Amino acid sequence: MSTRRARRARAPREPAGTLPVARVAVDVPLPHLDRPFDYLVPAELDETAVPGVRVRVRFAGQLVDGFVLSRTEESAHNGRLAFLERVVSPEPVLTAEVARLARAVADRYAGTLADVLRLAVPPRHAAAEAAHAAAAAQAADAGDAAAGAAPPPGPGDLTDLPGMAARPGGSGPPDRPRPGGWARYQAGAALLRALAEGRAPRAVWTALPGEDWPARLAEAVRATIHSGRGALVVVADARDLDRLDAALTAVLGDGRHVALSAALGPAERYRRFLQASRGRVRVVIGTRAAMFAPVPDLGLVAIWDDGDDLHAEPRAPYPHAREVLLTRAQLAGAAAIVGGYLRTTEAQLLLEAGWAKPVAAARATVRAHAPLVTPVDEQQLAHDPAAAAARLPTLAWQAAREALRTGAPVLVQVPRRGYLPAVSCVDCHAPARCPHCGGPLALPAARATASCRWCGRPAVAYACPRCGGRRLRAAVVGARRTAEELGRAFPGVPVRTSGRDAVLATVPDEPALVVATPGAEPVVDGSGYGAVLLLDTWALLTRADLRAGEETLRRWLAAAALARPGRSGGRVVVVADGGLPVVQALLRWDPGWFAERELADRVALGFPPAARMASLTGSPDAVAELLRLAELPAGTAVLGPVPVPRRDGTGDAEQVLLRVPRSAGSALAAALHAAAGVRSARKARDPVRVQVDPRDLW
DNA sequence: TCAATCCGTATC
DNA sequence: ATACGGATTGAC
Repeated sequence: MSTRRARRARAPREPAGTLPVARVAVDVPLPHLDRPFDYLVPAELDETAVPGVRVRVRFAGQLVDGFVLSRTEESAHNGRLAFLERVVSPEPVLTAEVARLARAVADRYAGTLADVLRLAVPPRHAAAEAAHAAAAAQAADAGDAAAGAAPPPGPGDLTDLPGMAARPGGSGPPDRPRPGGWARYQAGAALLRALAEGRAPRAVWTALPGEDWPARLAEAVRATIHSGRGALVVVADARDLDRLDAALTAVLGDGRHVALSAALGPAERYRRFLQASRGRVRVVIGTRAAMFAPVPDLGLVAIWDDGDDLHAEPRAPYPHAREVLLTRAQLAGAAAIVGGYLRTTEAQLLLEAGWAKPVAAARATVRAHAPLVTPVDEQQLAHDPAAAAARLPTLAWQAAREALRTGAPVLVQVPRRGYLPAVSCVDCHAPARCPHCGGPLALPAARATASCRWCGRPAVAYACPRCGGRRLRAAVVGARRTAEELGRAFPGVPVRTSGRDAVLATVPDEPALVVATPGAEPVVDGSGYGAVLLLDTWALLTRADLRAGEETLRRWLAAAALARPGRSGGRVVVVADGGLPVVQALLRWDPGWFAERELADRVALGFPPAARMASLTGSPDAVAELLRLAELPAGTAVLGPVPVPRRDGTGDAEQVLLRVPRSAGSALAAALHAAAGVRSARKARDPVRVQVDPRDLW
């Protein structure tokens, strides 16, 4: 302890001459402190303490981080104001638009602004900032920009985009972007026109099978920047991001956009973030880490495959990229595109509420592009012993053989091993079901006795009802084993696998068996797969999940969309009961019909997204206390409590589900936030996790 | 009547 | 965590 340093008198500080008060969002996790606090701006920080910069302030005796939200002449606070301690960096990293969005997202999810800001603004990386500042200064010297922080490029310098150049010798305005592949969709051309004209259309886009969706999104982005605005596109994983990145480079050229993802290191992530926040690029793409990216003059937000789980943020307050982007579109007056091969129930709700318009192809167009889909009974195993060993029904075997004969690759989709530890008969492969209730049997651990996932009874002395066999094995075999078995069924044909550890982006257009887990299906360089086999579907369909049907269809459509059209010989064989609605939706390639059905079911059952739900998880006492403190909206249904396993495995916690009509959603979130505030003010140690739209429900 | 101490609450 | 205000206590 250096007494000298501690005693050194601080130079007396003067408040700035104008706007001496800074409203600061302090980075403290406590819900009851989730509001701005006012500080005096010392004169020497007058220039740098602008809205959006990171600051350090003394808060309750501690130095904490914060963001300046605004500068004002006076404070409503009655007590004495403290001075800002310092400005961490002059970089205004929190734009007004993102600050507003973050507040709205915190409110929507009963979370704190500080939590959302931690998701929205990447940690500062001083070296990246300095390098970037140097580059900007250089650019300024070259007359490229007047200030260190470059202003967003105006629409004037976007005329050199491919497809937008003025005609040679012509003096007229630049060409309007062509609708391209969007013309195949009803309202598709209108969507692009609206984007190019600076309007804010909202679309639920149901992509055609075989669609080059990155190209379509790139066209939508190009139309948007043609109107002088920026665009933001979020995809689920790195592979989709790579494809979109390539498509944007093809359409916009180099250096017009940045890609943000969690996979980037801190320096690179911050560097790219700064390119957007400084307006040096106006197009940002990325995984959900990009959903809060500062895009200058935002004109379009888009999300591809919004049904993918990866769009749900696992950190508090657990926002979903689709909800964040739609809130953003609403607040910023931007256009929105929610796209995918599947139409999610949430997207269907946007349509039925009139918030968005469908962009989908006419039935005849869909039929022209869809592969021929055939369901087969799981029990019709091929007579060929090699095919039977690979669990291939006759029809699947024939379709694959025919596709290979014509020189096309074949895609085989199998669920991930361990995805669901369901079991089946070793001898006849029939799925093993509980003799008491018909529920699926599962192996809780290797070498354990199989037991029912529904009623919990152990399946002692199990006998297969079909063949009398007494031995069980894991029904989900995994991609590698499937690949080995298929290799024996089709001797001489190369087998490639694509799964969690090694994902193939593309495969050549030549005869091969491509075994992939859902989400890892490679795209064919060329015309598409000759056949797509969807195996082990029982594992997907029997998930106890509210969204099992929708998720199954999403995975099937993603794989089947990679097949050639039926008129070019493209076949899809799905091993499932053709009478199931999910299978029907695939056969008819009608995701809209399925979404309508699903939403109607959810309305009838009072499940999300028709209702708004929240979960409270914690120790029984803590959950009960929070419930007692919360002034829940009238008519809130309280379900539970039920015991749930703790995430750290230390015994059970308790969970309560709350359900309200959608119209009471914000009131529910506000009540939970307020109650959590009372608890944190009382220094309640025992935490309760509050989750709006909890993912484990889906 | 006043200072020392305790406790609850706000945190600018 | 720390600072502050109001209540409480105990000595004169």
